[in-house]
Amino acid sequence: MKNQEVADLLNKISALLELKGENRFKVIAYAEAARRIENLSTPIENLYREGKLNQIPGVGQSIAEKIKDFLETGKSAYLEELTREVPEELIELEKVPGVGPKVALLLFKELGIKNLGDLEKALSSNLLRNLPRLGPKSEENIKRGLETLKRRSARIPLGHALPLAEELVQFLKQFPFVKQVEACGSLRRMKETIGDLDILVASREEEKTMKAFTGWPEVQEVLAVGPTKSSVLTKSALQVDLRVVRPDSFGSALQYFTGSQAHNIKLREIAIKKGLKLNEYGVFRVEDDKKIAGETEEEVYSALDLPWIPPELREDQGEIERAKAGDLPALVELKDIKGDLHVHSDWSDGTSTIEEMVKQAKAMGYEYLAICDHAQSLGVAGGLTWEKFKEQGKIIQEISQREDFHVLWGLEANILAEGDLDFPEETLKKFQIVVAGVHSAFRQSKEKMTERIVKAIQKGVIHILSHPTGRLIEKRDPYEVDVESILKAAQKNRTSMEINSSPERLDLRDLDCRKAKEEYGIKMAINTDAHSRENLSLIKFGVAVARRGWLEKKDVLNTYSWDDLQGWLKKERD
DNA sequence: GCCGTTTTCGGCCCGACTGTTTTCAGTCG
Repeated sequence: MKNQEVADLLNKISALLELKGENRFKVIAYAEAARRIENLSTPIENLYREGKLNQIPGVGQSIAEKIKDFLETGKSAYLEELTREVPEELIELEKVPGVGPKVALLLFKELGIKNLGDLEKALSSNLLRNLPRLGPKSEENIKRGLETLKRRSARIPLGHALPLAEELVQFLKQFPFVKQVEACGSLRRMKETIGDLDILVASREEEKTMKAFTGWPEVQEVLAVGPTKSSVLTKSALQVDLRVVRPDSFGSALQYFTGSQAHNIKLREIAIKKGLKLNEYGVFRVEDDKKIAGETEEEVYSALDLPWIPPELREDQGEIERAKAGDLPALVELKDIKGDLHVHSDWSDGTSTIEEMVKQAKAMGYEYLAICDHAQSLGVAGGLTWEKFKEQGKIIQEISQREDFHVLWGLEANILAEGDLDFPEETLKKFQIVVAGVHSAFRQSKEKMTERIVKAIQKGVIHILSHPTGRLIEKRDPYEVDVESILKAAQKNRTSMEINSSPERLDLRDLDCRKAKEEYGIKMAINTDAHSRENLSLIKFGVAVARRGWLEKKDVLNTYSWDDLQGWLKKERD
């Protein structure tokens, strides 16, 4: 998938144009095109081949030419032309908080600074304070920026950020002058990774709030404190920004602070067309500056003649247009989930017994649970032989009766290197549910990997393809695979795609979920792949992915009642 | 450079904060 490479190229061009001091709307145009391509679920090579590059919003004649050049030659003549004027390395300098395009260029021109190493040296000799429009304070600020950059963590998985955010929200709630608290930003939109935490507080006592915040025991360093916003670094090197507004602006501030930036820009453009102005304090009539909304988010959207839009959709991916048309999806909710169709037990590599898993599922209000332990070919995970599985099946039946709960006897088969499964089809058909996925030989070529998975699906015995792309967020890239071909095969064989809820996986990802639903009508199964009873609760992260993928209740297999589920499992088999 | 149920030309989100200024530019989100 070249999409990321093309997006990187356009972002680079945008940054270089900015350094050059080009028209800022041209700069924005390249960055916007990059964002659009990053969020594309179709490989850009396909669009190029079909002559459809211009159909990507934000891509016009000129940018299409640049993309073409890159796809055909593997490099970009335009980028090379730009780098003859401005060294590409300067983009790295802008990563330092406090250094933007103007300062980066100044540092280069005046002091020959091209990279972080050069900058560090210049800082230690106090060379920056004598530059035009800089002084000792700017120098100090950049020095601190460099330190922060070194220590600040990269984007972290949502699953790690969420507990920390909840802890901070609880901490702030204990203060009487704090009227409302909410975590915003990408966390509220439930993006798979989080860059920093954005916390919004409604209070009439800003100063006290700031003091309370910077006194949070997790704070390692205070980066900035102002009357309405401040930033700190936590002990885990995560940046947290706090914003305080008056209670009558809480809704508009919530809207503003949740983003995404692209979503906000679209809303503000709509406001302008209506003779209104939208900012974090409210919606105002331009003619007399009268505030017409701001206390709640619903009110803000309503002032723009829009229904409230769920945070998970706020990515400027068509949600505003659909909202305008009154056609937003009714997103699936946690309470719709009636069971988990892929969990392990201590029969293979899980740590809880079948009984413990079942009791936990019952406590969560589920109607059913599928025990899907590994099979023999996965030795490292204690995979079971057919004999063992038969034994397990009897026990599952017993527990099911004893607990008066629907426990499905299943397995997670391994899709072997050549596309075969652990057991012959006739054996697999004896299980009530067959989940299957790739667990080895990740480094095959894209063609081989695609062929392998398609072949497995075509056997017609797989109900659910587990963690379909094999990625581990921020750790292991998805294996090279043509998702379109897999979705096509899944559609034909009526195989469900898993949304694996483990915060490390979240696989299938949001964009592909939407594609699977809209272009192929495929049902998804939101599973935890839990290896312990505690991890059954991770289902909320899978639900978040489904919501970000625009899925409704009817699109999700495990929202089915027990009867409907049984029907589906049988039908898929026939 | 892109885009158009007001436009093929003239727009393109909005505000906080800081430092170096003599009224604002730069950075950030």
